[in-house]
Amino acid sequence: MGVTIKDVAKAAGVAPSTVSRVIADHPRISASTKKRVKKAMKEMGYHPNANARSLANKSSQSIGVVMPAGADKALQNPFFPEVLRGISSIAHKMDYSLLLNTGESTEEILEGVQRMVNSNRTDGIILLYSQLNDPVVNFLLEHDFPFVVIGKPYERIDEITHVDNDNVRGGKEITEHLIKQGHERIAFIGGSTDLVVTVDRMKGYQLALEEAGLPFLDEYRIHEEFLESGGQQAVNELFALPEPPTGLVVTDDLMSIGVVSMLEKCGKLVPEDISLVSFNNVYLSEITRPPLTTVDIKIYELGLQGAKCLIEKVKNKSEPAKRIIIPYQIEYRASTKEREVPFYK
Amino acid sequence: MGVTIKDVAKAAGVAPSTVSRVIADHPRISASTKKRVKKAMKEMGYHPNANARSLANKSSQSIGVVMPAGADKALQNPFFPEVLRGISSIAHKMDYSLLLNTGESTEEILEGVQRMVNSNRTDGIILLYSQLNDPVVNFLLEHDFPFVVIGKPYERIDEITHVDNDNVRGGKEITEHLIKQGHERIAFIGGSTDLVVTVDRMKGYQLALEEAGLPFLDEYRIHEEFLESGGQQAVNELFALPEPPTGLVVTDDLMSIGVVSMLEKCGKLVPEDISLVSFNNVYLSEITRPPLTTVDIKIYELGLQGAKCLIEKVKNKSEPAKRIIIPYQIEYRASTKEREVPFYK
DNA sequence: CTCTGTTATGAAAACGTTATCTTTATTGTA
DNA sequence: TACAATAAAGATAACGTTTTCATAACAGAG
Repeated sequence: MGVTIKDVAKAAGVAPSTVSRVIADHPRISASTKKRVKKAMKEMGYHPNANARSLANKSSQSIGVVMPAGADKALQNPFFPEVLRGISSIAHKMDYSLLLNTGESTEEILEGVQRMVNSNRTDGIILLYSQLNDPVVNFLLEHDFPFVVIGKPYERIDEITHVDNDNVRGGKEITEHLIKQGHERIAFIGGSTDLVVTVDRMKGYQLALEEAGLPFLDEYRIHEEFLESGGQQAVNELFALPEPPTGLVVTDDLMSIGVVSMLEKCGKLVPEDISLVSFNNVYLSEITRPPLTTVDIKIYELGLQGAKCLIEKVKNKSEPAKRIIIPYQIEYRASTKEREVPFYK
Repeated sequence: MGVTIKDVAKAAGVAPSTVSRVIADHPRISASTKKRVKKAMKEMGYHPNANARSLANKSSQSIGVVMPAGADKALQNPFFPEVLRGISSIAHKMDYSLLLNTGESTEEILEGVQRMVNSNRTDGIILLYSQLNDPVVNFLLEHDFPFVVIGKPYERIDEITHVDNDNVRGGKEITEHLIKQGHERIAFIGGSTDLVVTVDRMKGYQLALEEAGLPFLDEYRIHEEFLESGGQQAVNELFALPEPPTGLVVTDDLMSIGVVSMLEKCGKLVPEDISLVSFNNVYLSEITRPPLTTVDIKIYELGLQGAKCLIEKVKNKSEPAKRIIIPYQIEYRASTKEREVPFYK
């Protein structure tokens, strides 16, 4: 079972090496034998064995994709399938396979990555997240293994090729949108502060507030894992404040949906009672009620460029570390509203 | 670069074959040499080369995961990351890698699968969808290649191992919930009828109607790809009917969110004006407004069992085709409401 | 003591490619 | 016409494992 290069060679009356050269489209092969060999390959239904190739080549033609550790709901974020689509588009074009790695814990993830790398199963790795003190990044750096991160690395940023948005500016701009609409008390609801993306978006939020001379209050910042059920309480607290916010910056569309629904439980409507802006522009944010004003970070493009950089890096190990910033684009939809200024003002 | 089995052998003063036996935990190896070899492996930082193993073994220890063709939004369904999680959990446990295949078109998918199979990159394949006349299924059957489908195969059902829910019964039961609440005009909104899952759920819907003596009307069935923007019009038409429905069965949570929001545009509130039930119980359906009454199909479990069956099949090629039905569980939430019977009745 | 049978190892042949040398034809040049 | 240069193809050695077959050591049986 399985026709090999030798079989083809015999059938075409040439040496295996010649067949190999035909496969590789080597220049010094006569048109006639090339044709003959190709014919034999087709007739016999020959397909090169990838493992043998990888062994001889020391290259697996596959790239490892690492998802963050998420024992639960966190991975249900449509962000992931969408980056995967972007990555896949390039991988397919360049004839690379995709090796997927997930895990329930950081240790599991690390272990998986180590296996991929040590066993020569993959030529390069693409990280779909970036967090504080990531052992995976350290491992890859130590081993001088080609990788790129989607997002901004936490440290050694100049040594790590990454594809990111300008989340600080995005955060600033989207907050400014709220400010322009007359909002003065704007709260921030974000994911874990271990995630670089959360920190960046919050920085932008802070910057906008400061420039506008608005207060940047601790009570206005919530870093719950909103995907967990604890969110309701946090929202309650926010509105128990003497001066509750009228605007909300939320770092993720999925999270926003949860927030909108919690707000409603508190009797607050978006955008009538409170305005909300968000990030990612996942398909969801368009069909939800209200459609969200959100920073479109071009997820597909992030994946695509990430894969592209990685493949470049794999092909040329001395390729210098790059940073690629994908321009975001704000989608203005219906989740914000001009603030009605109290008449006595 | 890279310490090989030979290096270890030399260091431990044994033959490569002995090292190999130690790795495989062969019984006929003395405790002393086993210890010695293991020590050498550890000291030298030895890791077996997966490609070489695969070549010698004729087994790649990896399974291919095939996502449906979706050029666009369709893949943003959180269903996918969640099945992946389930698959991954088992794969990890059994030391299998995951090879991911996506594509924009059916041809691209098929091509990818053929490459995986022909090149010996994968030991088995798991399909994350099931549709009418799938060339991928045909290819795999023809080549007698181990695979399982998540969902119900369109044909040759007894020859194909698959993991599914009883979608007919689920569809029936959830529709009955609506009926019990007094709804008599119930419409169905589903994805493509090329998808077996759509057809099954609709069958259940139909069954429930018939048993209750309610009409099963063509005008009450919409098979738009709701993920595309055309949905609004379909909903409009539904409510332009002389007798518009008061209940809605929608085949997917993501789609439901779109529907709820379209309904609102038509001035209809869920559940006040119209009740809606759905399928999947994706995390989203819990945090949306209103939280959806939905059939929890246990996505994680589907993936997990699928992977388990596949690995069994890979290990034992003569394993007979199985069908595994994962019990669903209806989550009663707030998207339906007792129908107020008009007083004259 | 020899002979047979285990038990623990080693030697060497796969596995299916690619890549490095050779070798053999085929030119072109003096 | 002879000789170097080039083009096309073959032989063969990697690549790093596993596995089959062979063998040495040693125990137990007669």
